[in-house]
Amino acid sequence: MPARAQTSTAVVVAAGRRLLEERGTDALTMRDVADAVGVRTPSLYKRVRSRSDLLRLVLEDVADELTAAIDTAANSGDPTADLRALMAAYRRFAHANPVAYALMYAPQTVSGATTRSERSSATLLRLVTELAGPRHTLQAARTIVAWANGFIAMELAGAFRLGGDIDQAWEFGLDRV
Amino acid sequence: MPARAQTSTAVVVAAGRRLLEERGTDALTMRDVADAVGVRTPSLYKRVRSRSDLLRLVLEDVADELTAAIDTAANSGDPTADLRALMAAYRRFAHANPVAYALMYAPQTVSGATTRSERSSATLLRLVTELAGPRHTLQAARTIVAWANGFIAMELAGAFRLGGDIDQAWEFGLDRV
DNA sequence: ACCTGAACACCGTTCAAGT
DNA sequence: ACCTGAACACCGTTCAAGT
Repeated sequence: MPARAQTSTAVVVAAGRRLLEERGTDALTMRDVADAVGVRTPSLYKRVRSRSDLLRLVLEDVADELTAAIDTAANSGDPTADLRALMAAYRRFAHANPVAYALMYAPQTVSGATTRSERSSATLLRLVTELAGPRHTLQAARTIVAWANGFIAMELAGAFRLGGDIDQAWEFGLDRV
Repeated sequence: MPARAQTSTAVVVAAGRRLLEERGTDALTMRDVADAVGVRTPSLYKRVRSRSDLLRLVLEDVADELTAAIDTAANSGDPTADLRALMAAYRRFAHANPVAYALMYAPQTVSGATTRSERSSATLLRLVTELAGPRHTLQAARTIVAWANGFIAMELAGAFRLGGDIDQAWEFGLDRV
């Protein structure tokens, strides 16, 4: 007689994502996730292979949402305006999901999660091709992404405490790049 | 009768740093550090307050070394050449200490470690002032540092697997910024 | 003053036993 | 087919007892 399922992978991942963002990576324990979905710890292993597997699934979920947010933001048809809108959406998303963002773009994190996050760069590559020409597409895109990631990472880490207007610095960099 | 000290804070930090770089953050256990310095685990707490305190001390050690490497590299007198040399030294250091670098510039890491790492930006600020003028110093410096950090972080994370010459992309970005 | 064994609370994970 | 209590190995940390 099969026992009825009390939860699902989607629910487990959602709970994991919420806990991750609320309390940080280290505080994301299997016990807390189990409590959140109303099940005992061992049952989680019917849904995910391990804690790091859960973390991977959470980051994939975040990456999918980021891709959607980016594609929605950049659809006016004007490459310049779209690029600015894309960058703004990107930064906004990182601010709304700081912990997950940090995990996604930090070296030495969960392996395998990079695959899906690459999909979110498709729109960016298209826009940059239109602006910089096909010859420098890859290098220009890398420059922009590197700058944006670095800026947001520093911003989230609170590395900008020499004062000054941070929004203004963002615009300054965006113009130059 | 006082028992002779079998180790010192400096030795503990050095062992912690080596293990961190060799095996990653998670694998840095108090037991392994204790084994490395030839002492039992509880004795470590005579040298450091906690594991996260040890991590903080390790990162401060790394930050000091980075500052020294930067200042040594940028001393030709020519601001443009010095800036390039500084960036190169910075990237080289990150490549030589990837785990520690990632930890230093990742959001939500060890609190308190940022203080010393700010010192390493003094030279950069001076060079940028000479090049960009005092009006835009802070914003220009932020743009450069953000780009460099972002580039190196993505490089270390292996995010550049669409191919292409990475050194060339570095030069491209450096020129533009 | 420092070192140590023993103990504690907590964690991820496994597994046999239940339904 | 999924759920669970019990158990295991491991971790950071504390502390009383040694020298």
